[in-house]
Amino acid sequence: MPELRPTFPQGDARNAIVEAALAVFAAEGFHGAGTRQIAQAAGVSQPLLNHHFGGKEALWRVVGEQITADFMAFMTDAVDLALPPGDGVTAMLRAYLAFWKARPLSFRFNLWRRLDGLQDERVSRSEQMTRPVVAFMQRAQDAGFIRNDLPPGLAAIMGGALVQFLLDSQLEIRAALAVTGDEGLADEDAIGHIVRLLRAPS
Amino acid sequence: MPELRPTFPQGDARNAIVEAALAVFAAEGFHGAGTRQIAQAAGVSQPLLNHHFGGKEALWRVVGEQITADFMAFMTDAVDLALPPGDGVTAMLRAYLAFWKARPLSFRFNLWRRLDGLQDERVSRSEQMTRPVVAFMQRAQDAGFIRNDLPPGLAAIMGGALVQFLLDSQLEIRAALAVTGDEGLADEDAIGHIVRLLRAPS
DNA sequence: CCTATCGCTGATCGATTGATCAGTCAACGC
DNA sequence: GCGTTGACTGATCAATCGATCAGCGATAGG
Repeated sequence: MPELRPTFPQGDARNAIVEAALAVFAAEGFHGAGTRQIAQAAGVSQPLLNHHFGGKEALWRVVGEQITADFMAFMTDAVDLALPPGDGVTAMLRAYLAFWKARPLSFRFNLWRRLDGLQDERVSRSEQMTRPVVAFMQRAQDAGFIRNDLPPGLAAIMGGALVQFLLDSQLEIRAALAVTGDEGLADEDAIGHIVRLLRAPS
Repeated sequence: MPELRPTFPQGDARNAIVEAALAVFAAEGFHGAGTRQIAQAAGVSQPLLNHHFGGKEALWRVVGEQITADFMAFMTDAVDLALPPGDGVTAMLRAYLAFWKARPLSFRFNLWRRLDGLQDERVSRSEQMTRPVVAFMQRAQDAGFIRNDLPPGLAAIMGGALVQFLLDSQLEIRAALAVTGDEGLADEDAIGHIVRLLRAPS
């Protein structure tokens, strides 16, 4: 009877390592982060990483999978398919924005994963994260909520692009495109404008 | 009389190194790329990198500065301030898209630079690259070309975001958001839709 | 023909990497 | 009390990193 995880002692050191690994990986990327650095941030010794996770690669994978799982659970709860298309899109975009704004480290880790990720996960994981947004926009367009002078799929991409860009400008690099003014745009306002732009004329 | 560059022999080996460095850096990032790997790709020995550029960091900087210079020159030529705002925005977005589509390695290197770049260039360089687009959109909005129900600056961000996302989906990760169909959207069509979306009602 | 110069390379440096090993210590069953 | 188990650490491993050094070979000036 094979057991997927070796022993899993349920110690809090494990969680501390994952937490520290998220912080260091988010700041430095996979190749830039060192196992000693992660261990120090977690307050443990370096061999403990290998003892619990089996290696640096495996630790990276655990961090990434936890982010993916959290995101999927959050979006599943937030998305209400019973809402009318208009409110549904707005709620979904809001949830997407709120999730990542509350987890800047996870957001940056995900940016790394698009470039620096291990070979076999570069596409699948990153793709999986944005797919709910795009799929939901697609659904709204199919329901006739999106203006009909846009080719199928473009509105979905636009919605994802705009929200993603809001995140980029607010989380990743401070003032990367600080042309919107000093304090930037409130999320609610920005999402409202995005939805109105893509909405079919009433 | 100080000379900025040590000797600068104007050999073609130098260009070969820069070219190989762009390819390897684009694929692996700064920390992921090795000087021996770059040297092998350029067909030279590894100490030659240090001889010509003084180190890995300096080589990274040279590659980045060349991309920035090429981009600035290209956009300066492509942007015609005499055009009416509508044609001007379209032409500018087209030029931006064409530049990066013709240089996928430079595009990916620039993605790296946002995360993996050396500390002092992380903001400035990346900011410098998108600023022309945003600034030009801003100008078009000031001229009354952009619909007036958008807060100042948001249209500029939207234009930049949408074009950037077109690039992402086409260059960086194949089929990252392949929801637009099999062959994707033609650039001219996509840009036309974006401009029409943001344009003031006639 | 000699030599100084310059582009360039093989060999090697110390430092740091991720991973491993032997061994300590506390907790627990008997 | 005793032995076993397992989380955990200091010390150390081979491998690789970027950088350096001495020297090769071709070329140009005298």
